[in-house]
Amino acid sequence: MDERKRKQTYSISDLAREFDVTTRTIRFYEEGGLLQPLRDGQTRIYTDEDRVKLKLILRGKRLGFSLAESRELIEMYDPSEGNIKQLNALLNKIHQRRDVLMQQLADIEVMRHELDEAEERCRQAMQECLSVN
Amino acid sequence: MDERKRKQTYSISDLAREFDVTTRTIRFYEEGGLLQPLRDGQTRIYTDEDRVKLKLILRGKRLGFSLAESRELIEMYDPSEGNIKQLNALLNKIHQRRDVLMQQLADIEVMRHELDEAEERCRQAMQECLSVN
DNA sequence: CTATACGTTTACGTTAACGTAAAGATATCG
DNA sequence: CGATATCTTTACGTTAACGTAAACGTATAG
Repeated sequence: MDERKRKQTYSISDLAREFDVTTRTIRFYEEGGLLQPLRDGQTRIYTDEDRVKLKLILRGKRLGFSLAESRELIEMYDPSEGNIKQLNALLNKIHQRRDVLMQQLADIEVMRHELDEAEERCRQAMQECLSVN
Repeated sequence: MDERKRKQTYSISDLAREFDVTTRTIRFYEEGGLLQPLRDGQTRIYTDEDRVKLKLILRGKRLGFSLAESRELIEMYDPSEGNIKQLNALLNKIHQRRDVLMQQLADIEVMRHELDEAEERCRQAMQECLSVN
């Protein structure tokens, strides 16, 4: 096994700075069971794995997922201890998720097109406005 | 002018049914100034224009926009009474919005890829599970 | 006539996702 | 030693986006 994997760790404010969230937010995610950092006495110690999880949570957030949903997403990445029923449930969730994503893609395409049109109307209105004066 | 444009109208529950929201939701949007239906006595009457606006609001919602943001989007579609400064502000908002959309597109692409991988891992885990029994 | 369906206003309740403040431990710098 | 920075827990506050319930008109079908 390649032991050059740097076992880097982070403080709570390291992560807060990197991802531009407050420490309160990170602790809140821990309350919800989304993160389980190590401890050095009282102080929280975050591993690279925790960092990845936080990244996942924030990406989910940008896509409009709730924390509960993000937790599900995170759990998808480690289906090691599951029985077949749980795995089937997971597959269903994955498919549902994909449907939502496809809907969002379609929405975004439509909206982008309409934003282009809105911009064009804006420009034209400005032209008219200028040529009047 | 072509007068075959049907001036169709809708009741509040017509729209509620069509878009699968409650009437409370539609009235709430009106409270926020997002819709301004006509009235027949007490009863609200919705035009095709109102219907389009509602559609915009709900699409915005699917994309994670707040109602305040959706209101801005709606206002983009009628920049008739604006002066040049307002139009410039509008253009800026449009560009901001587009940036967010591009970020969402990138997020979705990444996530779709990861969902594919998660599904694959799921399937393999199920295979192993089955071949053991 | 009355029951049923649909509309209205008013108003308090709820949930998620944090914000904010208080009060204290620990460590390091000068 | 005191100031400053960074961490902690505890706990109440806040905002958005509705839900839910009460109490009341209106009209139409049986």
